[in-house]
Amino acid sequence: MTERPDRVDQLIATWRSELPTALTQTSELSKRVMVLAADLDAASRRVFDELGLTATEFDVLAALRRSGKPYRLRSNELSKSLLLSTGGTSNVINRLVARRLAERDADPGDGRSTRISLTPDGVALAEKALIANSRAHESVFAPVPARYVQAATGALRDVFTATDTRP
Amino acid sequence: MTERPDRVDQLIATWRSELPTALTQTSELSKRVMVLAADLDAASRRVFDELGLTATEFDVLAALRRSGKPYRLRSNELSKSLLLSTGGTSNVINRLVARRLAERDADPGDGRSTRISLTPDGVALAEKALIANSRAHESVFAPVPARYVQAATGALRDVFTATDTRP
DNA sequence: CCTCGATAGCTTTCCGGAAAGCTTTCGCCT
DNA sequence: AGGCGAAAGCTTTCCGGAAAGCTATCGAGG
Repeated sequence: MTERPDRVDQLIATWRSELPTALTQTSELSKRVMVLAADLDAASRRVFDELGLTATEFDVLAALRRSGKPYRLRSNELSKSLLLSTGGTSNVINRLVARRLAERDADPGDGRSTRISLTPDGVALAEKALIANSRAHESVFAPVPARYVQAATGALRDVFTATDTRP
Repeated sequence: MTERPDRVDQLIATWRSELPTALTQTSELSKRVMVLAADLDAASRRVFDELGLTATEFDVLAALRRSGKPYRLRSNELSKSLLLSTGGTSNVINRLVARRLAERDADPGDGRSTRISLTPDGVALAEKALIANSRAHESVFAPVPARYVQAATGALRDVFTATDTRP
């Protein structure tokens, strides 16, 4: 055991005494990632609540904004890239359209398909949400020295690199 | 840019060209953590689906198992430690009780309170789920050299250490 | 000893995304 | 040119946890 145990060390120690077979070589890394992600997610949710967005609505706005002008994607592209069901995606789009944050129109190249694009209000809200979310995540790391942030970023990049398509 | 860009590098590069103000010093770390957590979560969901459990049911079973014999906690303790609403917690407990995985009884020390404990079947399923989940997470890291896992674990520990109560 | 604000947690309603089911369209193959 | 399996996405139903609302109990303070 190194240094002063933190909450993940305490969790691992509890499992080691309660159910050692539940631990593997990568359990600590898994747990640290999941705990950190939960903290980041909680910070995100505070931002989304203030903006009146669900996490999925945010994801859709962000995906459209990231696609560049004219901020338009097919429904199918949104479902696949955001790992959503087609029905769920349609309902999220319905809500964004109702709030005039997005528009839906037919795809001239495929009669089955629809294209979703951001309205000017949608672009503005997407940008506001993205910046606010980034700031919220930055706040989570505020107490962490920059060299620790850089080291962790590099170490995780190595983890990603070792798995070509997925970690 | 180092080495061969991975999917997070591509995301960051896209944002740098689309909306640079949405990036901070910690954006890459945030994104790597969230992407990795999503992969781990997907692996978990496959395990939970096979066992007929929701993620929250799993969390409750795990929390009770982790508490050690007699695997009993108050409802309040479950809600707080798992960041659930009291209503939601009660409903999850209802389902576990209906499947005879948990039992609910009155707290002799506080008439308002109830105590939740695992049945023998609940203990068995909790252990099975915990081990399977650990294995699933281990599989996500299978392609990663042990030294990268250890480096990433250490680097994240430093991140945790820098924030006393939360990262 | 009594009052009352706070706590505990349950029931019921609400809501958002999953999923079932369906229609329309596409494109390959004969 | 027509048939048919697959694709696209919509509507509707389902489900699980959040949250509103409520009752019972606790414990501090007068």
